[in-house]
Amino acid sequence: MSPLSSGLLGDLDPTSDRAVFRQIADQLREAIDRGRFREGEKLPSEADLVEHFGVSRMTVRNAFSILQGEGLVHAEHGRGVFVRPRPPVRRLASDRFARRHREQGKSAFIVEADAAGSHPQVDSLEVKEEKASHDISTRLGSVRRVLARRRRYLLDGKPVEFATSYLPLDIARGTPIAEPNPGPGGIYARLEELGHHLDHFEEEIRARMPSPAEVKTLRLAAGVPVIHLVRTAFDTEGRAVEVCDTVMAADAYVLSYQLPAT
Amino acid sequence: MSPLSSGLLGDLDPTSDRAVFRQIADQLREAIDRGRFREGEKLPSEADLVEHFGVSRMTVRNAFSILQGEGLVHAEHGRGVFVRPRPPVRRLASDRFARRHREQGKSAFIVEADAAGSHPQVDSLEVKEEKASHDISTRLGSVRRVLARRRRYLLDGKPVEFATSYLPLDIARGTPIAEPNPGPGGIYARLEELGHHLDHFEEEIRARMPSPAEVKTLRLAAGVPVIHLVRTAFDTEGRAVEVCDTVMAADAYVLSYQLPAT
DNA sequence: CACGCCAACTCGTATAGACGAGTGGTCGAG
DNA sequence: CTCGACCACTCGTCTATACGAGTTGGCGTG
Repeated sequence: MSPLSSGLLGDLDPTSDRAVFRQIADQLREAIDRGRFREGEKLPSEADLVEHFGVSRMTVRNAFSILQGEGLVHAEHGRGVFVRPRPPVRRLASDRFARRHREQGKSAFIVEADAAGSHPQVDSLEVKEEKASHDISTRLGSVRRVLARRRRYLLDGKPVEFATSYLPLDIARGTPIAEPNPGPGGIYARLEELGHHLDHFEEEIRARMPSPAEVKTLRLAAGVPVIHLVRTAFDTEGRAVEVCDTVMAADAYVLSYQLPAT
Repeated sequence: MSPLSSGLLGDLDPTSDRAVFRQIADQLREAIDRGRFREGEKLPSEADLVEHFGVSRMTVRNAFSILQGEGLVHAEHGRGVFVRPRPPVRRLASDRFARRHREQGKSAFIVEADAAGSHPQVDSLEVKEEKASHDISTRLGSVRRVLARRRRYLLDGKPVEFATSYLPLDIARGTPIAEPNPGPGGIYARLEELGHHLDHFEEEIRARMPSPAEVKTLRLAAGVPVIHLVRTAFDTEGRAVEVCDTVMAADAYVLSYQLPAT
């Protein structure tokens, strides 16, 4: 019924070396970039494009699958293909673990999200002792077993981050850190109370495509990478007292670091 | 000719809700994860899998396209589909701009790569004056025109990073900074000589899928995201004196930051 | 008016076939 | 032995068709 008003999209170049489905993807991409289709707006249906370009449906679908892989569009079964809206991003500043942010009763995530006017949630909380993976064991200095604290963070119902903290048992066992709710200021406040004065953190950042499990827990759209952040906390004696492994939906975050020019 | 030795892959579950091409992708993914196919090793050909599973070729190709999107495999025309080898990663430490690393004659990238035993290259060097984009102008404090220094970095022939430095004209024009080779210690050393003593840097990190142009310049495989890093350098008077916009192949980098626990 | 059903439209999955093009090995001519 | 032609195998592109399943809106019935 929507015969695809001419003008929005051009014609194919039969003399071009470029594959037809790539040419179609190029045209759609350009139209999106130029704002001819706005965020959240519905693109022409597969049938429309089949008719407009005079190609078979698989060719159109190939074009769409390119754009999906680029994270530009997403398809909804029974509804159409839409320009993917960019979710509001959460900025993580490098001073987010400064002591002055640790004085309040609520967790940093909740406080910060409330301030930004979003509705924060934390779920899949799980606290248990388990065998340390090789990587975690290495980072914590050859411990065999660890306390693992897992949780998922959501903003306005959308999962944005899944994190696991690992702590050596000799530090965490029998302390509030092993409780589901470790109390005001979080586990870093508890660590300091227990005499492990924090000296510095080390963060390692990678980006990659998500595993199927990560797609599921973070409800990721096609074409959205994850940021994998591994933070190690060191006390004043140089001992690694915690490793926090975080997987974030890359479209929801900007990380920000302040570096001295020394 | 290679009838796909049984045992490597199982059968489909016709009763499952999961689409056939997803089941095939799942089996291949698991076989790769378990090390049944090693890095760089060739997977069964499309024809092999068509025969093994008794499905049509498009179904097999759909399965492969999932794995490509995950960055697990890559196809080579005329050769086969291979498990994607993980390239050696370059670690970027947060002290990489410390003054003590600035004393040598060669650029930091070259020095560091040589030390790691790789063969570094820098190309597409371009230095010119241009109009500042809105974003760059904002970051540099409302300048209209800027000096832009573009270059691409390669390791062992593989492009890994594409970077552009932007500097206000009143700082850079007519100085060694506007020369293709700014001399020992790079532009940061020159800035300090010109009286702009560096105080700190601010880095913003995002991850996303690459644009087609980025795929081309970085020769990215399917399923490889980019890390987008924007660094702003501030002098001791609080003025932003440089913005460096960097796009990195995410499979080639680990960023590492050291944060004080303050 | 309210509700449910249905039809039309959407994307998802799968089949079967065709031709093109890049790669690598074999084999025969020189 | 060397080189080129050829062929088998590989993935790339494209067509045509079919049916399934989620969504939406309208229409008819109660």
